[in-house]
Parts: sequence; C-alpha cells; structure tokens
Amino acid sequence: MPELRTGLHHLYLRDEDLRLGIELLFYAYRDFTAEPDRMLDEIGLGRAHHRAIYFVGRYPGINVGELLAILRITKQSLSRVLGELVRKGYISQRPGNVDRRQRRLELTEMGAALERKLSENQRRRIAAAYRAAGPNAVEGFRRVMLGLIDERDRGKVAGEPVRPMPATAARR
Amino acid sequence: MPELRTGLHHLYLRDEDLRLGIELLFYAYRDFTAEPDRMLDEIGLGRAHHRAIYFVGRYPGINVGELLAILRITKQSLSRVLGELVRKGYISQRPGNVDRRQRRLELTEMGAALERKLSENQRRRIAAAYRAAGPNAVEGFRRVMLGLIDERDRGKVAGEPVRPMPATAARR
DNA sequence: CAAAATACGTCAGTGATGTTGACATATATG
DNA sequence: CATATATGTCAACATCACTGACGTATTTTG
Repeated sequence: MPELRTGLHHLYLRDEDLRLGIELLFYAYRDFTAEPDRMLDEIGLGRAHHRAIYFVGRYPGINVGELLAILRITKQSLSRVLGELVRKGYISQRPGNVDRRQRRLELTEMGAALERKLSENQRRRIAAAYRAAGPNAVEGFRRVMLGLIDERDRGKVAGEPVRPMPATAARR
Repeated sequence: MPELRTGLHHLYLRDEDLRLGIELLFYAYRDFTAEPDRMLDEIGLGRAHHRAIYFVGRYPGINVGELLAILRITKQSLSRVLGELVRKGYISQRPGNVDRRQRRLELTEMGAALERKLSENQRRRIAAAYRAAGPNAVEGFRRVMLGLIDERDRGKVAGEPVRPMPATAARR
C-alpha cells in the first residue's frame, strides 16, 4: 500500500546495501553511547540508568509499568536501577492520584541536570550529523529508522507520550 | 565547509527534533537486536558472539587486533568470546603468513551458516524499512548515520575493509 | 645480533546488566 | 468478596564488560 504511493516496490536491494545498513547501526550506536557511558561511569552509574533517566525526563509522571514497556527489561532489573536512582536523589516518586498503587516517577533537579548533561552530548552529535546531511536526509533518516522499529511502538516514538491515561492504561 | 555546499548551516533544530533522533536510535537498536538475541540464546550464545561472527564473516582473515579496533572492547573480553566460538566450531584460525604472531580468523561452514541465519533476520528488517521509505530516504538515512559515527571509522563502514595490509597495519 | 616493541594469550578479581522463579502487599474492579 | 493489577522483594545465576598483572612468540630496530 505505501509502496503504491511511491512505486518503491521495485527498489533493488543488494546484499551489500543491507550489510551496510547493519554496520551503520552497529557503529552509530556504539559511538552514540560511548561518551555518555564514560560520564556515567564517573558517578558510578551505567547506561541502564541513563535510559531510565532519559525516559522519566521525557515522560514526567510515568509509572513503572509504562517504563518497563519502553525498556523491555524485567521489573527486577528496572527495580534495581530505579531504586539506585531514587536513593541517590536523581528521581522522585509518589503514588498516582487516580491509581494509588502506581509509582509516578519524576526527575529531581539533580536528575534533570544529569539528564541534560548526558543528552546534551548526544544532541550535539545528532545536530552535527543532521546539519552535515541536510534536511532531506534527515527526513529520510526518520522514515527509515521508524521502519526499523516494531510497528506497535512507532506511535510512541513519533510523539504521543505514553500518557498514564485515567487508570489501567498500559494494558496493550 | 560541507555546510557551504548545501547551505545547511541554517538548518533549524528544535530540541524536540533532537530528542526524536535520540529515541529513534534507542528504539531501532532495541528492536534490531531483539530477534537475533533470542536465536542466539537458544544455542547458548549472546550478542557479543554475534558481533564477532558478523565481522569475521565480513572480513575473512581479520586478525584479533583489527577486530578489537572495531568492537572497542578489551582483549580479555574478546578473547573469551572468540575462544568459545573456536571451541564450538564456528570460527577457525591460523597464523598469518607474513606476520606469524597474528591469528587470522575465518568462519567455518557452521559459522557461516549461523551468520546467515542471524543476519537474514536483520537484513529482512532493513529491507522492509528501506522499501517502505524509498530510495531517497535510504540515501538520507545513510548520510545521517554516517555522520553519527566517529570520523575515523567512517571509511571503515563505507566499504574499505580493515585489510591486514603487509604487516604493521592497524597502527593508526 | 641484542634490545625493544608488538600480537596475542592467560589468570584473577570485579561490576553492571540482564534473566528466571517464587512470593508478598496494596489497591482496584467486577 | 473474589480476583486481577501494579509493584516490590529475595535469591540465584549468566553474560559481558572492565582492570591489572604477567607470559610467550615473533618482529622490528638501533
């Protein structure tokens, strides 16, 4: 269906084109995470903490279940990470208004500062790549990346926040 | 300099544009690795093994130092992974002709079969994303991804293999 | 040719991140 | 009230990474 719009069903993909795609993902991700990892290491945190901090910053008030759905790790893993972040004062929590079983998570001032510091690095890298590649390339980048993501999560990344929604939301 | 060519120095990047980029990378990488990870798990291997197998398949005859430069892990980590792969019969090794200190690595039949199986999955995902996005988007994707990679490795991914080169090559 | 550098390996210890499984508690819902 | 949900905890374990120290074979160099 989308193929018809643009006539792309004829796109000829050589093995090498696909290999290049695989490698681009490997190298880009490797370099994209390297510097934040180093910074985190200095304060005794790791990439898992970064991810939690990032998404709590992105969706203030997010609860544990929603975060689990994004990160796709076990609650035990997340619990450890989240516990450390709360203990160290990067994340605050309080029960939900409508569903008091939930822990609604937010960044503290300190957490927000760390989040900015970490993602500033990544933003800079992305901004440089975007600028060097140009607006058309950026649009193409987005289309392809979105296509790489599992269909059910494309909406999530495209903008609509994982809003808690009056109780019992995350039950997809 | 590249900005002048295309006049992109005016590209206006909102905070949200950059956030989207960060998230695209997170989600795409998460989903890109999920299925191979599951397959590997069944045969008692992990993502680290996949990476080694992939790059040995990509550069037959690659030596340990070159592989280390690509993966950016310690030799102790790589040694473990490589040792397992050799013991289990996925990778064969023999000393280099010109420098006999080197271990030149190659996939066995079995290793090549596993490599195909694993990356077939990733190829399919990439091919689908490419086809849905169209050739222009693919070109843009490549430009941006390349820009995200550390400059010194852009050549590597763009095609030129990490060829051993008559002795003393990898000393960048 | 002897000394130094290189390619690679190993042993030992540690830490971060993930997993499974079992069980507990508070709250919500039908 | 019975059941489902949101979350947590304890325990054990695997994978993948790291640091540091040291060893051997081979190549390069003064």
